[in-house]
Amino acid sequence: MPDGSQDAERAARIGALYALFNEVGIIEQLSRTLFEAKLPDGVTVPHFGVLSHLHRVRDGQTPLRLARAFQVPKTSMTNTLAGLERRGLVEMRPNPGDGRSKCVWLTPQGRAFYGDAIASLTPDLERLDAALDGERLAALVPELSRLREWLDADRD
Amino acid sequence: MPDGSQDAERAARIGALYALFNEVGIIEQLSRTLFEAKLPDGVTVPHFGVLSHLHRVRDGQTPLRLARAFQVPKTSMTNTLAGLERRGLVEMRPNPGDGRSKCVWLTPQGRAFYGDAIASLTPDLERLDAALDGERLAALVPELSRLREWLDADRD
DNA sequence: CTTTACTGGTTCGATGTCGTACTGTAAAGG
DNA sequence: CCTTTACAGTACGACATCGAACCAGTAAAG
Repeated sequence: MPDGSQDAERAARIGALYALFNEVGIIEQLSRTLFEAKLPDGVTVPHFGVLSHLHRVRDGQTPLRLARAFQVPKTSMTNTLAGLERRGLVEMRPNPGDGRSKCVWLTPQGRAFYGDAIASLTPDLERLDAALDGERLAALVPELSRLREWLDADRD
Repeated sequence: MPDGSQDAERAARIGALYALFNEVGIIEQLSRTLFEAKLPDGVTVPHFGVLSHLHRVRDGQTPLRLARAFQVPKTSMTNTLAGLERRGLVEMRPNPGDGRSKCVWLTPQGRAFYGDAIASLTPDLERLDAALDGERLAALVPELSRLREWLDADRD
């Protein structure tokens, strides 16, 4: 196989990577709009994501840990947490083990809010599952996780 | 198979969809940071995306068409195009066929800029291709496109 | 030809994002 | 100890996003 052919193949794969990131960007855009249409008033996807993380993994985590989990700058997480606290959905308490740090805890209202949000989002996700075959979509997750891990490790 | 088992399977698929959107969000986040680190000064991913679209598809399109192609509100596209025009990378000319409308054309500087940007992004994408097997990543694109099309159609 | 409904685009204002610089606390090294 | 360095979190400012209202131009109805 001549070199030119290999170059062409590589160029095609690079083009596919552009397409991949492009699709990811548009899906992020569309899904954010859809999610926020279902969430009450000024609650955003980052808000929901943090509540979900605190609920599924565990609460009592520090803001910095949350920022790393979502791969956002810590200043963005500060802002997101301020919004959640303002709405009474989380509570910030000092970290007993480190005077610089804080711990983020779900309030009872936060847990109730999360349950309501899940309930109002589930019908749409069930429609999606039925329309596009959830098994096939679920199969994408491991591959995307590999990509996410590589991108994460790459940024030194 | 009892109903309870089917419910459990469905719940698992719904959970996978949450995971899917979560990965998409984080990948969007990480890739945007990486791209913008390579792009000069204040040029953002939306800027690059529009240049890329004008170059690959065709230029002379209207702002509204571009907004629909990227699934962003038209006010966001107005802002993105203003940035590109301010940098001399595109030129807005009146639409000869419709007095309300405009057409967006790449300038020579815009074409040159796009070429430079591609050149500075390619090495990273080649590393990604080598590290994670570009073929497998490319295989994700059709499935993500299906998802994108469904989300697009769903938002009435 | 006028009136009405609609559409492409922008302006404006509220809010979110995130880099820089700062404060306060902790650990490390003398 | 005390100084130095590192780190968690925040204040601030520049900028991006996007919904609502608006303007200008088009199309459709009478």
